[in-house]
Amino acid sequence: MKFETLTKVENKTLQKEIISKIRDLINYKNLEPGDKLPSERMLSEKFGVSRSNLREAIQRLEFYGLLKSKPQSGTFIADIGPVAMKGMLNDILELEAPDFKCLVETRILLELKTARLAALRRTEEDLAQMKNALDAYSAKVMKGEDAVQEDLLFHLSIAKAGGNSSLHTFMLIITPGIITNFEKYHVCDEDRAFKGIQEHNAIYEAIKSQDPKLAKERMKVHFKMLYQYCYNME
Amino acid sequence: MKFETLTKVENKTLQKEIISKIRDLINYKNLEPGDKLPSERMLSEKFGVSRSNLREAIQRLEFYGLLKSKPQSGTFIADIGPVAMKGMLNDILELEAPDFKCLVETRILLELKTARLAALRRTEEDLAQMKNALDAYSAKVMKGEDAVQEDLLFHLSIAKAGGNSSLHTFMLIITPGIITNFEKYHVCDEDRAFKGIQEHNAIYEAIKSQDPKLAKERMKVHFKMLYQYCYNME
DNA sequence: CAAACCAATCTGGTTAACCAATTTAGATTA
DNA sequence: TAATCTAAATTGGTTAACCAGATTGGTTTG
Repeated sequence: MKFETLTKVENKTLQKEIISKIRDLINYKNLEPGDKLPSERMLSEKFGVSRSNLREAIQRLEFYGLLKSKPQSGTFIADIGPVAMKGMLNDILELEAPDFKCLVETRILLELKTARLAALRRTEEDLAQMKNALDAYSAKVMKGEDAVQEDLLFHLSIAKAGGNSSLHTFMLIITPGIITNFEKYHVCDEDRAFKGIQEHNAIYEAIKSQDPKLAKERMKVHFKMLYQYCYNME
Repeated sequence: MKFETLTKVENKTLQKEIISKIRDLINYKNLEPGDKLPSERMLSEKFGVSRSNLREAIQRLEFYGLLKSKPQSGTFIADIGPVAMKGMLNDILELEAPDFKCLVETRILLELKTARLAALRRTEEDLAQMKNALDAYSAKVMKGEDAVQEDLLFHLSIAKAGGNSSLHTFMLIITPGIITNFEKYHVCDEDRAFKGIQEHNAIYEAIKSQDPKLAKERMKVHFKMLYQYCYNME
């Protein structure tokens, strides 16, 4: 067999092709929840790809909850019906990488919610962690240094305090993209950072005093400039 | 070396241990953005784990945007600073699997937003896909059959029409969990399904006529029962 | 002295052989 | 005939050897 090292994008393309073939197989064979997929060896040969590439594709579909591998047994169709399976596979294949505007839009949505939830559910330990992040941010800004990381860590501590692991996970997923784009586009100047201290404090106090409406409102204020920035980019 | 086959949970635990050791390494060596991690071979030996397990852990951290592998070159620290790196690694290690309540809470948040965005951004093609999903749902309900899958596919088509790939991705991630729990707890009875047809139609019409406020409002009405169900579970 | 070159080395990715738990099918037995 | 047992085949997971591109450090060359 011809040997070829794949670049990252080529690998991603290959993975999509494999997923597409798995979709076709599921449709053609009318596989239903609980049914077993052919073995990895068989599929890799049938698709003309390496077994490791096939395994990566399967792991991706496992991440999306569509397949379930059991050691020494097989890979099985998840407990969602064929209709949902087909629809989700199509969607996954068409997904494209999020741009900065998407990320900011998503971030604002998530954070208005997590601020509210944090006010409702925060424990004393959550408060302590938020306070730590808050102080680290203040100290960095006071020294006149860039504090994008500390900024985001404070927001992550709020997401954690919200007590919803899905929302927390989603915040984690978008955070690196937010940080790099912030630094790239210099979204936060020094004035903005100083104002940020007060705004962060205000949010913290609202969450501490368990006032969900106020927490959300203050988060909205905090995002006012970012909001406009985001919606004026296009 | 002793050979051992790991169960799924053991494997997950092992992966967390590896990630934890990578975190310690990054902290101890004060690795900064752009720095190169030791090679996979070296790390796997140092940590006392197999190279494939180590690779899986690295891939996980790549998914969260913390590392970046380059073929024939090395694995590099992403362009977020050491502070954010440390904070995010700690968060990732503490993440727990979402329960049904989390999923529903997250779903409602995402869908109120995507309904609004879909009204603003939907293309004609989006509309056609939504209409297809809508008809498939109606037909299934009319036949008196369970239509949870078709229900969720309609909602996914709205998420897609929202034009925000992050939100679309997040909807895809939570959908399987929603479907299986719906079927498990029988959230949708027949009456509810019939009402669902009208509500889906109402949402579709609002999006078609590009009325974001109305779309969101009708989505909220659609979720009214689910909302209560979710908040009365505890 | 600096720039260009080249070979030895190191890298993530790939492959194929291997492992043991699981499944399965046929033989055996009650 | 049906239940039970056993051995062979099948499975996802693991390992180690291998691949070719990238890196590096020393040498040569202008």
